[in-house]
Amino acid sequence: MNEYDPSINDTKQRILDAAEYLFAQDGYRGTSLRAITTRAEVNLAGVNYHFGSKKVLVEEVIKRRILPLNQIRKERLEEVRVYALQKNEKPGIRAVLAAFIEPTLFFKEENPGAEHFFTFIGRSFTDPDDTVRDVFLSYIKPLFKLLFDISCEALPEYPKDLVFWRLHYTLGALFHTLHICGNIRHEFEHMEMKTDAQSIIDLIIPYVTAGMKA
Amino acid sequence: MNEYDPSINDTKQRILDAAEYLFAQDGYRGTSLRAITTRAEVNLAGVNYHFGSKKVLVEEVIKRRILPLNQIRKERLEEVRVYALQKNEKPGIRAVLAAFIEPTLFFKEENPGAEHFFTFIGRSFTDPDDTVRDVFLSYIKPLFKLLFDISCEALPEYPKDLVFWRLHYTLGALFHTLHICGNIRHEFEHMEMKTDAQSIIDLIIPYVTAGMKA
DNA sequence: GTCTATACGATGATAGAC
DNA sequence: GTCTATCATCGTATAGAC
Repeated sequence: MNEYDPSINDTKQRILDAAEYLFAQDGYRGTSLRAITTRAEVNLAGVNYHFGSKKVLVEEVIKRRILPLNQIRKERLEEVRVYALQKNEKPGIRAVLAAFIEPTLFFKEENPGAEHFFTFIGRSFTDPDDTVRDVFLSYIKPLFKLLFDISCEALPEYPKDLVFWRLHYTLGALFHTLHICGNIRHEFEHMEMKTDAQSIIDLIIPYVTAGMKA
Repeated sequence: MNEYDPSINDTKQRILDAAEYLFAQDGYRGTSLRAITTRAEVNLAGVNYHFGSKKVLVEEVIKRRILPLNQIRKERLEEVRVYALQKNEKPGIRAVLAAFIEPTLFFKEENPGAEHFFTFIGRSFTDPDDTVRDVFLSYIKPLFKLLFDISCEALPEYPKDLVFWRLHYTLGALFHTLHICGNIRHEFEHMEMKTDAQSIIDLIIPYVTAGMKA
């Protein structure tokens, strides 16, 4: 059940790619099935044939990226926990944050087309249509719960709701960064700045680590 | 030229209020002039008569909130700079950040209807239609430049592009917070958390201050 | 000056014939 | 699976009533 498997119907692939791009570009409501099928060069009815509805299509667009990404982040987070247990220490909050942030940024860099996906989920939080956010949240919630639990283990002396809020600030900083990197043209153009994954990681990790420990 | 002046045409006010609410609810593209005029209980042609076009309308919606808010933030930021000069010290980064963040959150709390405005501009960064973001950025850019300059004065030993990025993380955390406070239902419901301006200020200022100084 | 009723051309959704 | 006729709705424009 890997959507990247070439044995899978090529029409489905092309629809998924076109939908991901257009959802990122024009939003969920703003993207018509016409636009998707035109870009994918398939018939208008193809979406309904292969996916059943626009809603199922958007779920599949999200699933094929978020499932493998969440798997990596989950493994990295569990590793931090196990490693700390072995050394009989509590997890380091920097390592916890890195376990979440690094795979996210590398995933964007390594997977062709994934930048559209990140634009899309960045938009999902503010999308007028709840559909996208609800689907995305249903997949991100268990992982956020894990991140939250390990963060509390890393910072046992902090009240849990403080950790909760600070994790939200961290995610806010991360999402904002993921989004503006594609739109940096709107900022002060005279500043030259690297936008590769490693550079952003090196910049954001110290910031959010200090914030969490404040 | 104050849009709140009761002497100003009441129809314009009602259109602005309805537009602000609906733009926040359904986005720029997703809101038709018909929906606006219906909610405002004015004739469809009223928008074109009073504003000329949908684009001018959205500009006015943004201007009537952002101009007074920016004025307050500008004064607060200048105060920090003057106060530091008087004491022959550099500005404190915590005071700089507070000068930007506090008026923002209090503005939301004190002005009826402003919560819709914040939802709207929160959306503007990810809106598929560039119109809203371009208008908003044109008004926020000079203030961000001021915030950036004073932050550099507060942290003279840091490279400017580091300050630049960290300010973006800070704004990301702030915007994310401004937005999710209205949608907290989607989070872990068992956590009780205060969403009044002062509580959020007390939570976010230490986080972003530590991050900036990291 | 302000507001209303109505119309226009464009775009996109929908459903049924093929 | 494909094509097309039809219908709804959009932003905008205009003529005329108060």
